[in-house]
Amino acid sequence: MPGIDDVARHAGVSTATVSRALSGNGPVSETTRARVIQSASELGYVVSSNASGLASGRTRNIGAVVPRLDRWFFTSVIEGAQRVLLRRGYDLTLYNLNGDGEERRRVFEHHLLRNRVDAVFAICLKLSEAEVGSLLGIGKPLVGVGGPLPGVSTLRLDDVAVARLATEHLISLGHRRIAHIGGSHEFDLEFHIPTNRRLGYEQAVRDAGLPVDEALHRASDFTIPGGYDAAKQLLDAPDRPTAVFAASDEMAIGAILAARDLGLRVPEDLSVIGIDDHPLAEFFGLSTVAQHPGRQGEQAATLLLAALEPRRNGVVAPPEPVGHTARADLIVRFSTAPSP
Amino acid sequence: MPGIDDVARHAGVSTATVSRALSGNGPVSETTRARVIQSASELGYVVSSNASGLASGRTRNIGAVVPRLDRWFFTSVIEGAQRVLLRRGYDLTLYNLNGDGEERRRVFEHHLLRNRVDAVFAICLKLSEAEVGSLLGIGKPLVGVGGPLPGVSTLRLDDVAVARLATEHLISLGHRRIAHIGGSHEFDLEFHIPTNRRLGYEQAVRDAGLPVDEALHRASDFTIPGGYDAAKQLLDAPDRPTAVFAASDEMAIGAILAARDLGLRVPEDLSVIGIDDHPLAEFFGLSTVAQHPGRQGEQAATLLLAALEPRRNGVVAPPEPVGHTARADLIVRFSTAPSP
DNA sequence: TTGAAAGCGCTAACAA
DNA sequence: TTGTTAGCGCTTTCAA
Repeated sequence: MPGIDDVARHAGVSTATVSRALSGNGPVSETTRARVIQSASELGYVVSSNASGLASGRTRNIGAVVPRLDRWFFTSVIEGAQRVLLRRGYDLTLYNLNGDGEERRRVFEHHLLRNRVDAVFAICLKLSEAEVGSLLGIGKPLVGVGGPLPGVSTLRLDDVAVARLATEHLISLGHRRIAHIGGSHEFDLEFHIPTNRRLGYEQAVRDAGLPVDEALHRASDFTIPGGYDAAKQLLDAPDRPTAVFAASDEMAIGAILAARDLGLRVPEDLSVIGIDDHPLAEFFGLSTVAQHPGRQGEQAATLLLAALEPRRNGVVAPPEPVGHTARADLIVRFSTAPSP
Repeated sequence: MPGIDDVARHAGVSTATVSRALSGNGPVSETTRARVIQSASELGYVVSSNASGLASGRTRNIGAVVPRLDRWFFTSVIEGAQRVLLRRGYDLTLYNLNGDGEERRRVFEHHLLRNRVDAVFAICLKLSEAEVGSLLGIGKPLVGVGGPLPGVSTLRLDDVAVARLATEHLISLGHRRIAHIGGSHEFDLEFHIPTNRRLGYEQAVRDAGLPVDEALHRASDFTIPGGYDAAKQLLDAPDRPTAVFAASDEMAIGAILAARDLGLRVPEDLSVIGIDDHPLAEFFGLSTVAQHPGRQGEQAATLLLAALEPRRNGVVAPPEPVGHTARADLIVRFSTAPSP
């Protein structure tokens, strides 16, 4: 593998000039730059990220911390983030925290702090103050996606508003008995999402002058089977609801399948709405409030890069933590209709 | 951030001893090691991966190259691989190649070759000889998962055998008209999977003395909607099949949903079998041939580490490329029954 | 605009 | 078993 001095020799310049020409930092005449780039590509030179990182203190690598990888939302965020990172020449190193607490500690102490990454973004993860503090303490910008993170810039849905939006859509269609399939407490610990979505639902119901009926609520696990079971219970009752608002599209799809199995027609007998705009939503004709995780990932990456680049002008400007609200759009398909 | 010499001073030893004590390479007395570890943790010392990598030539980071991230199989493989890598102190850097060819070239030339990773595994990706060659050429071990890779150790399903297994299950239940929903040519380019699964299907059909009927084959895209459409066509025909073998569980689920919409009962009127053991398979009672992507990821990581570690004893032993066959198990649930 | 040279923080000979 | 020390391959002052 050719080194920087091979390129320097080949181009007839110093290694400093090669470094400047290739990194774009510092002044280089156009002709020299062209010659250097030519030499580099002829020799097949690629900088060593270790040497470069050691000398400069920047690694051009971003860490992504996720609770798990088998969920559409998380992977979509990562795909979006990687799209912009790759374009800017950054790598993305993945830390999947679905192991035990011991593993999680190891990831933080031995991996994230090992100087392998310039910055970190956490997806739907509630980091402890110590975890946040240690990252910020060594100057690693940190951004949270999909969940709250104290003292850190975040990008997230306004879950209360989104749930209101979905519920109000049902109310506007004349529904009076609207059930809610939310997330169980277990999910609340990390995400805080179930509580907020339930809150939004209850607000909308109350604002419409309707009673909040505990019997119309079921906690589930954000999966199709979970939504199916919850809906089965809800719809088997004598005084069954005419509409279901599920806190995720997958649970909503489960509800649609449950309705079918019970001989109910969607939307004639039962309206169903979810949140997400999951890839399967269209197939099932599901009305939903779309969030755009790919775009959220892009935004998170952009925030991180913005926090990283100012340094290059010596302006160490740790940006104030800002809570950005991700966009969400009501999409009406064929699973919601006027109350029978 | 404390450096290695802070630890050395604090523990009253040399930096070399700290390095040895912390990395486990080279002899250190037990008491010294304990003291060093104590000092390191007191000071909150973590090695700089850049400095360590630059000096040692190893980065303790593995690259994972995937065609996309929004598929259960790929993410499961990654989760499995990361499980073992993390345990061994390795990081995993992700390269999602779903961009254009230009981006792909950049990933190879500027990222994978940038010395950021010690080894690479490619999931369901057909790398060019140049791509394989350049990695191998700079001494990066390479392992392929889920697809063939010339000159490289791979871990993959025996797709022909798996498809035979599924088809033979249907034949053993007395089915004579068995349809196949496979993958379209587009998927064949990268995966080579559709062709082999179709081959296995046809072999099984022929071996049973049945005709291979072109009308009983549909090419689709491995998704639920795709399987649904294909099955609709297949089942709408006058002389409809009594069984469907889909090349993936998601397509099989689509077929089940199509059958329901056509008023056909599964399995009384139609048997359906897939391949994968997707998380949704159980919910739909789908019979399938399970592959275990998580385990495949673990195995791939283990292979890579095995290729990496010998060096530490100076024995540069690039292992012969070996084709490992991943395990697959027939799982009979409730979607397959004797032919009506 | 360019070059010389001093590190960046660690590892691994080599010597003791 | 431990310490000394020469790099690893770059970036970035500083001087020209």
